[in-house]
Amino acid sequence: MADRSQYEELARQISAIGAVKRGLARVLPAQCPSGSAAALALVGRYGEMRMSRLAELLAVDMSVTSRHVAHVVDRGWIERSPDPDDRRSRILRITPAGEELLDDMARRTTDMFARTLKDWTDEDVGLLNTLLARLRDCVTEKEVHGYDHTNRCAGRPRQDT
Amino acid sequence: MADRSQYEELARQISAIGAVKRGLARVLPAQCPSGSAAALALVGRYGEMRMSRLAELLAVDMSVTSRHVAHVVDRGWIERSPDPDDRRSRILRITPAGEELLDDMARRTTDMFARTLKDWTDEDVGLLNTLLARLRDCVTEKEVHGYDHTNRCAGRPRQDT
DNA sequence: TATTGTTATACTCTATAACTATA
DNA sequence: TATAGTTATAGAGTATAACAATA
Repeated sequence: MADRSQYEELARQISAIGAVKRGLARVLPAQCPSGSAAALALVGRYGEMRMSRLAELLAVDMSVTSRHVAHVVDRGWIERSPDPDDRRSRILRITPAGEELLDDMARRTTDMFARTLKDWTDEDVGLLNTLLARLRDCVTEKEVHGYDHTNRCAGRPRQDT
Repeated sequence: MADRSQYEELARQISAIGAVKRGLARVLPAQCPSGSAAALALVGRYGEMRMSRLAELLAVDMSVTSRHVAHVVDRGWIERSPDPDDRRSRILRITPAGEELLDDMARRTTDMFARTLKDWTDEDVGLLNTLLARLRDCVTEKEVHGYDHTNRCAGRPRQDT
């Protein structure tokens, strides 16, 4: 358990991370705002999935997911077909045009980071990724399932100090 | 310099951190939305400052800062007095009521983290804080001072294409 | 002329609630 | 009845631009 002042600092860091997020959004093409880009990236990377799964990965409400998906479907980057196993559901799949756009966006964002994080090592970036994944997992698990999940935080096997 | 796939992963982590941010926002009192809370916290912890300094610490445009500050000033949590040294500027200072609210909010957010990050060590949290501060610093420095502005078309927030 | 700060406007992201269709 | 997904609506956060006052 960390000191309270560390938690206060973490709250400030989280609330200030928006600046980085906006830096990332600025390098995206105008036709694909960051919410749509996130949806496209997840469908592109994890493969075909249903709306509910995507909403879970995006960590937003399904109504929000629905809007983002509608945007990318309208532009032909994702294909939304009925699920034969459950006709209430729809299967999302990236299209060739979507793959092309996704590659382009990945190139832009990695270029941005390669430029701005020039002096970070691979380990630095990897560590930050791990900690962020673990943070999100802990906070969202707690929100959903209530109170005692002390041993469920993912991201890496804990080493007892 | 890190591997490109690490950068792609970082982009996804950053875009998903909103879930944590919203978890934080949910524990705040309804009268004080997260933008105002951030402004109050910075003035409360760093002491009196001018609008421009607060905008820098918040990492948002001064117009946005102005709105958040107006909100907290209206509610008597921050006092906004003219700067005798430069009458264009205004000095922000937290009020006793603001201190009280800030203490309450700090208690709520640290309680939330103490509950959800129960198995994180002080070093874990400290390391994440350090990496986040460094990340923000690198990204925002580049935006302002960096050499490559080819993607920063003036007057337009995004690239086309 | 340049800088500090405010206001008007517009856009993105988000959740809640009401709704449709299917299980 | 319950669940998957859509749409309407409302609220928060943000940036740009036009503006006022002062340096």
